[in-house]
Amino acid sequence: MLSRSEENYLKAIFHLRTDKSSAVSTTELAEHLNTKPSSVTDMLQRLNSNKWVDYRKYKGVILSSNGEQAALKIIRKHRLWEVFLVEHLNFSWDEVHEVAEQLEHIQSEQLTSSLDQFLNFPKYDPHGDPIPDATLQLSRRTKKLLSNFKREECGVCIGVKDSSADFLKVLDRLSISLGSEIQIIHIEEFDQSMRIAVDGQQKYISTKIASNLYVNPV
Amino acid sequence: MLSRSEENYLKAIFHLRTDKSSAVSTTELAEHLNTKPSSVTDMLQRLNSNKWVDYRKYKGVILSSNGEQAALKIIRKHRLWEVFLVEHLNFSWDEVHEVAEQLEHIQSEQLTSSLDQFLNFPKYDPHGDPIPDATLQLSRRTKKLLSNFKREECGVCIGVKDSSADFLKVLDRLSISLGSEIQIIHIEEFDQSMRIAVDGQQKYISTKIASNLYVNPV
DNA sequence: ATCATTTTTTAGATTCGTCTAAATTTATAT
DNA sequence: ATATAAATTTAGACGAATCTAAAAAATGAT
Repeated sequence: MLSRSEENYLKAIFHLRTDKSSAVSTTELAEHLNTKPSSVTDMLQRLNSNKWVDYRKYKGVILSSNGEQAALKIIRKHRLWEVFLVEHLNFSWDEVHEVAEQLEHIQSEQLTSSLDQFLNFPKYDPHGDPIPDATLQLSRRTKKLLSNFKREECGVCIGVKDSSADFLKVLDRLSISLGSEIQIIHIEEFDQSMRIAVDGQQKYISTKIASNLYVNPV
Repeated sequence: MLSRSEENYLKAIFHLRTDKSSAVSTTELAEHLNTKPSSVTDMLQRLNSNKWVDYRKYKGVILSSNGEQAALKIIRKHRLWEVFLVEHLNFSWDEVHEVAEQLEHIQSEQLTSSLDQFLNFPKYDPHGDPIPDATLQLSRRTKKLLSNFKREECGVCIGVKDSSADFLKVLDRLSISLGSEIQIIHIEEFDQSMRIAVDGQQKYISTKIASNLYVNPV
């Protein structure tokens, strides 16, 4: 069985690799995990000898299929707990992450599947990220950043790119949440900042905000 | 902050001490925790130097007030999660323990208090054991074993003494759960076994069963 | 292509929680 | 009261996960 630390490595490799599609480097992992490259090397060698990853000295690491399954299981649990915390325990967007980081390591198939059922088999977590189903399949949908929208276009907020607490607090303040209807009123030529309507209410947002918001065009 | 292992020691000392009221011995702890006496000694020395317990060589150990508070926090979380698992995720009596052993170590005041609220501030867990409230107070009630009842007396099942999976399965089979109304129909002179009515249904139970069931007389 | 810089790995140490085996203390029985 | 047995502690070791410092490999700039 995987230790908590090993689970965290697998998850980190998964997250760093999905958008890069090449091997993940030691330094990258060390930064992501807040640890030292030498510690990462040690762990990768262990994970490699247990066939959780494919690691070559100096060349970086990718997940084996076992490793990917394991990572998906952890991500599934993480995101299911996030849904639970937000929908049933009244946590806000920015409060869920830390607790879900702990809950994702609970080992119990029965717990995971009962929770999934209790939550009514949600497909997306409170940040709009897809939740792997019982067979670990991820549902994919095309994500478009608000910054790529043109004037007059509108859509529904389906997720965030940056899920830091700082950014989530900004969204709370703007009353933007998953499902919010967003319409572009005006785009400033000078700096691409935007005036938008959020569920009818007009707001003014920076390019940085717009380029971290996923919106599904309607 | 306490490690998971340290938390388990404090909890074990709490459980072993409440019914004994004298110091807990090394061997006792070792057996309860499935470890070796020498490991226990090591850990007790560490816990002692951090003032979680009062430990004297060869004399056994008791919790300090800090240690008792810590133990109560863990027990509170454990029992709240048990309520959640049984009431909302349809776990049965005998399935909750193992998972609650993991969930009890999650660190988040917010989570604990939201969960408490979500569950409507329950006073007892699914085995009838009291749940420390937010100020860590335990509600006490007089417990009487079914084996001490006389013919014709009746009461409501409020807990179990033995909470092993084996015993809980027996109760499931007998359809006895918390809140069941139990009346003594007949007590066999020969071996003190009993014929009882459980919510109207007649059952025959051994002395061993009767002496592990807490019933509140009505 | 070579040399300096950056990245990565190795070597050796540390802490936690555990173990076994040996030594010591306490308890018990005559 | 003393010998034997039982309980407890100490000593020394180990694996997991980390660290620092030093060595080795890869990269990249001229």
